Amino acid sequence: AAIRIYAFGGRYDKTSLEELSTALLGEGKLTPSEKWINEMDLQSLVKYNVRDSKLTLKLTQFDDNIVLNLMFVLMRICKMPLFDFTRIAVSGWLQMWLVYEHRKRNFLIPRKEDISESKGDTATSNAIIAGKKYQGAIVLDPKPGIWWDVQVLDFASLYPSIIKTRNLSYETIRCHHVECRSNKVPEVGHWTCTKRNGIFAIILGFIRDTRVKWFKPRSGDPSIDPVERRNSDVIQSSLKVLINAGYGVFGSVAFDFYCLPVAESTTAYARDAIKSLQSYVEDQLGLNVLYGDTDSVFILQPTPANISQLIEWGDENIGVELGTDYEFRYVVFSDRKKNYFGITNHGNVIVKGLMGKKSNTPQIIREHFSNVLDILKQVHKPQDFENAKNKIKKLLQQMIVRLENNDFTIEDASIRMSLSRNLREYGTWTQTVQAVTQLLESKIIAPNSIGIGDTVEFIKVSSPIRVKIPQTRELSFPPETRSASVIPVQLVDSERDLDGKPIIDAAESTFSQLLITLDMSWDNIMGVQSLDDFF
DNA sequence: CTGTTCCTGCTTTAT
DNA sequence: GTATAAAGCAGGAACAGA
Repeated sequence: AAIRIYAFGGRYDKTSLEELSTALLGEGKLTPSEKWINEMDLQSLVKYNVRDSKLTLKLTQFDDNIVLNLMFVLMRICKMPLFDFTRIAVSGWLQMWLVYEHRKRNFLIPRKEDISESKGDTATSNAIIAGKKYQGAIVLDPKPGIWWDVQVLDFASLYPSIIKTRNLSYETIRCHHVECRSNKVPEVGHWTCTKRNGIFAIILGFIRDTRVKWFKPRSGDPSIDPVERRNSDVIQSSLKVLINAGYGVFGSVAFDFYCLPVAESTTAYARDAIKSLQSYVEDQLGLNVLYGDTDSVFILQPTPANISQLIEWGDENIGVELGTDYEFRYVVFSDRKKNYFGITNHGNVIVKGLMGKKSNTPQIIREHFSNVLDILKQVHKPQDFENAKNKIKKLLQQMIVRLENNDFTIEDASIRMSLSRNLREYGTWTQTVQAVTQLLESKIIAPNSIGIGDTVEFIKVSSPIRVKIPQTRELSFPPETRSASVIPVQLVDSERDLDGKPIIDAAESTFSQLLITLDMSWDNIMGVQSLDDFF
């Protein structure tokens, strides 16, 4: 996943060979025959496999061998052979690297239980949500409304910076020196060593500084040879993978240096940082903080002088670099956290968290959602909203007419959802399970061919259909008949099954989120008059 | 037995 | 098998009224 995101820029959220090669190379696998792999004759099987191998090779060669180059850089940093690298996950890469750094310094490498016994493995903070091991980040309450001229300031790589500057590592947290006990971490009751540098703080800090001060500038410097520039870019992306995973691994039991106090202290320092930042902006500069999440604050109409003052303050008081992120022409909040949209001064649309963006929203809604945003992009001053609202109203009314007249395709209506666990572990009759069950029953997919991480695509129907659960050990449900609210796309008969009603319902909740912030209502668009219209 | 309310499991996103 | 915070839908249990 890390390779996919950094090599392909997160442009593709598909993972299968078929989808990836079609998207990137423009050629797919051989069309699967009627038969399963184990029923194919030898010749077809060979052809099928050769094609797969060629596609895989071409993918590694894509964009001037970027995938292979990325892998080689990470192998060299983490001191791993290619074979190990491709078979273990990020926590394994970091583990390899840490082990090497211990040996280089002639340090003893602790066993997992050595760390948990001496540092404790329970979180100290209260108010923990069930299922989580420790407290995480702060999200500030958004102030609902449309706000003009808003700037976002955020701490640059906050968590890694904290690990470096606060000297966080499994051996420096809760160290044995009595004198260090006063060097307290906020809120959580831990302390950090003042006498020795933590090994993780050193190497994460080294990687961070090398990336920021050397490879990052070189990757965008036009005076440097293009090949060299390209290599710098690959290296700086690789380093980013490691830096970003650096905090999370301490909270993962799969990591051999697992140490909850380290993870917990990182987030505690971060909470302290964003709270101080907010109060400095509000109390010292007298500006309005509209929202913030983890490492950022959205400030209403700051002056350039305010910004430079803030950057200086962050450097002196938190020890972490503050930078300007988005500069919004206007930004719109509801009362929901992690939910907003805005237009930047460059005219880019930024949407976060809104349903219209989520992959489990039907295509046709997502398309209209993006058209609505294009209309909002044309708004340059408050008076422009009038015109934009009329356009939005017309656009949505056209969509509703299409849905009511069943004038749409399976692709327009389908939803793609992934399985978060193996089939057997599902206790509830969820829509994903309903769809998979139908695929198994109709033998469209082979038994044991689908599991964790795989996706199914289906449409919703408003009148439930009957499904016979096949007798298979793959499912935890008894072989009986159950009703389902979805049909997998492979089994949809467009004449019979396409149904506009569930989509109109989904459209209502998707667009209401947006319309309310613009002082419009879904009912009004649907032609229902509200009491307000009479006054 | 039927309709409503509330709780929780599941999925996806933001950072 | 990096982490937590948060939104929202849908299933299903609990409850209310017939």
